[in-house]
Amino acid sequence: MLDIERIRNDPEGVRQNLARRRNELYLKQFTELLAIDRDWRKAQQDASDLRRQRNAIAREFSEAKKAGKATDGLARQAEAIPAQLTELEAREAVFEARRRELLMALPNLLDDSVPYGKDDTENQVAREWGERREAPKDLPPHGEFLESHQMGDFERARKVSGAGFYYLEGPMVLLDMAVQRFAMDLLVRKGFTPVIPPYMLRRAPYEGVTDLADFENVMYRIEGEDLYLIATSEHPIAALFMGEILEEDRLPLRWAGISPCFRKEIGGHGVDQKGAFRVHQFHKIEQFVFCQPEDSPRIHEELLSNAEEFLQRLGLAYRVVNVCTGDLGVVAAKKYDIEGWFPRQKQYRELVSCSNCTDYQARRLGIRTGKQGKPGKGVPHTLNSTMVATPRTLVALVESFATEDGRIGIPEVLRPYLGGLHELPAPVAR
RNA sequence: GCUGAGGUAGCCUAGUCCGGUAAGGCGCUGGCCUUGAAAGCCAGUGGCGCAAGCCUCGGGAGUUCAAAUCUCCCCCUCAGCGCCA
Repeated sequence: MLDIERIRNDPEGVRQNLARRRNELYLKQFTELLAIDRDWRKAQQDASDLRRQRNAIAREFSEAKKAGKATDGLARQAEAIPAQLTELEAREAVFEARRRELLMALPNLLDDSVPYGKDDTENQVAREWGERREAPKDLPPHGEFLESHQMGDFERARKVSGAGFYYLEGPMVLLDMAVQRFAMDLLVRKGFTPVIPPYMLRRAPYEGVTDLADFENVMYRIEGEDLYLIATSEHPIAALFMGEILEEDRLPLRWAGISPCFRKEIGGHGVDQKGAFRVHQFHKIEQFVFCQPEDSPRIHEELLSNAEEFLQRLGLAYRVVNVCTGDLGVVAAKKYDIEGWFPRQKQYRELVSCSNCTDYQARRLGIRTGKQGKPGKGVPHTLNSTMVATPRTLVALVESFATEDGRIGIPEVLRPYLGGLHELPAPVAR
């Protein structure tokens, strides 16, 4: 949610920023918001003028009564007020509701360093790291590879749950856990606090953390309950301090979330291939930070470099892209994606998304900053970044470290988590 | 799911039966005092508004000149019971 003060003080600056998103709707909504805000304040004024009259009469009434004087005259004076007030308040409520609707619909302001572009094809490559490996000639798609080695079952997952679900089996499960544990350990060493959040959220906190369109397109809802399966642990962690005041001296707060993530994504490209790349359910280790506004650009880079370090230590080649205006979501002011190199597909594909949401989420959630028991007027910034998402990252590992004879090398840093195992499929011990 | 108790300002609490416009404490800020600090004492300390003023007692509706207080509906939390990995 945008800061209404800022909108009132610098409407043209805000409009120009919104215009960079090249979405006519936002500009229309913004124009309407300016008008509605004025109408709302006027309606508020009218209603409070009438309340002042009412209160004055009520006070006189009270005093007259205490003094034992007659109150009939006062009662007659006040007779008409409640009905008038009801009308004025109804008017005020209409404006207020629309004003809130518009405020909730408008996206975050873009950081100046976000490049202009129409869609994800125009994201700006910031840098590349690592050797782009080549896949062995006969390497099958990872789905087939996993099925043929009894490390996954996508056919039966479709039978019982539908496309986009999977059974991961055997050593792949251990690899999945190893990758997560390695990522978590790395973050803990950097001072992040591990957190297992709720996997479902109520609507109210959820509206604070995400684009309202996600309720239609992304989130699964529990039937008959006010609960949604989380699409990422970013969401429950952001909502953690809803309505609270954060102690300034204790910022920044760094969290390392671990959770499954559930996504419908019918608004996206659908589930586009067999396997474990684009799925309705996955696991993610997430970085999340609450900080003072002046620190967020620096911490944004820090989160990015944590995710890069993780990929470097696995030996996975990647590139960092600065996500352009046309591909940036509603909530972020600036976003980097890290795209891993997938040797069999011969292309970079998204593994990490690293966003600075500035004060947008915090304001929607009613989170403020304050000092030693004093409620402050400050609003913290929030940032989030993938550390690792599985099984997608496992697909990158499979494609990157597959050998000619159909085995998969295990990066050295993961071996301690796998009892020293060097490659998959492991010799079966019975 | 059932029964009961609750939701009041940054935090804790009183007020609710019996309607009259949020009391007190903690914390915080300033002042007095002190070599300094603590203690003690005094004052200030929710939101909006240029201001007069208005709003704020979980949310909404109603009764009333007037609602934290009365009526109705809803939400949430806790405790006990039930169920349960």
